[in-house]
Amino acid sequence: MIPENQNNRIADIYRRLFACFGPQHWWPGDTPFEVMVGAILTQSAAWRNVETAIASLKQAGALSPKALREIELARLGRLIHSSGYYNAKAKKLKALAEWLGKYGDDLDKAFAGDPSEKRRELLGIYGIGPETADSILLYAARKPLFVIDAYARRIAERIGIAPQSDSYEAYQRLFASNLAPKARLYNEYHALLVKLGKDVCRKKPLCPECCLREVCAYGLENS
DNA sequence: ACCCAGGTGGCCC
DNA sequence: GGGCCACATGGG
Repeated sequence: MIPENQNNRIADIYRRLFACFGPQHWWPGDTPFEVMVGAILTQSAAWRNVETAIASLKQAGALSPKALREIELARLGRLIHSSGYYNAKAKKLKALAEWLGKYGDDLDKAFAGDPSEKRRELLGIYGIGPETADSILLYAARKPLFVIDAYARRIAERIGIAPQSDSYEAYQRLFASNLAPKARLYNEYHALLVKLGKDVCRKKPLCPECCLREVCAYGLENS
């Protein structure tokens, strides 16, 4: 089912990335609920700005499902101002908190059941799309759902292994079908792709001595 | 001054 | 099913 030979480029890239950078210890966050909040706040935003917003929520005692349900929308927007799209994201956080309320704010209950079924349920929540749903299921619930983000797409394109379709699901299949379905592996792989994308390629595009040279060069327009 | 960062929903065709 | 646009801050 899963190619274990050297032709498995997906698995090979993972081995190289891990050998180069080691474990990334994702997702940054003290609790599963904080991970869920971070997954929404980081939508098209720099993580630095999300950290500031989460710190504000903590400071205000608003980092719990109950508090998010009760807080005034405008005040919530002010607290998460630094993460950008703050009006939209305030509504999204409330939608998330309302959903958790159906499970008595018990994350174990909320995440119980078939992961792909749970994924469809999350996609029904306002503000949760494919990447946020998978981030929540992988990093907060430890379910083996591979997360596709802009980095995963660009890196796959750059090394010439992009799927025919540009759809989220096509990219997800590309990675998942070449890996054992382990949450620990998916966790580390996605984090390493982000590490490669933002901390390495932009600073050292050619990486001449690196075993990841072909992977790191993805951002070059005319390489 | 511009460009982008760990996307998503609402339209439109 | 795809293409476009609004949503918005902060750092390079």
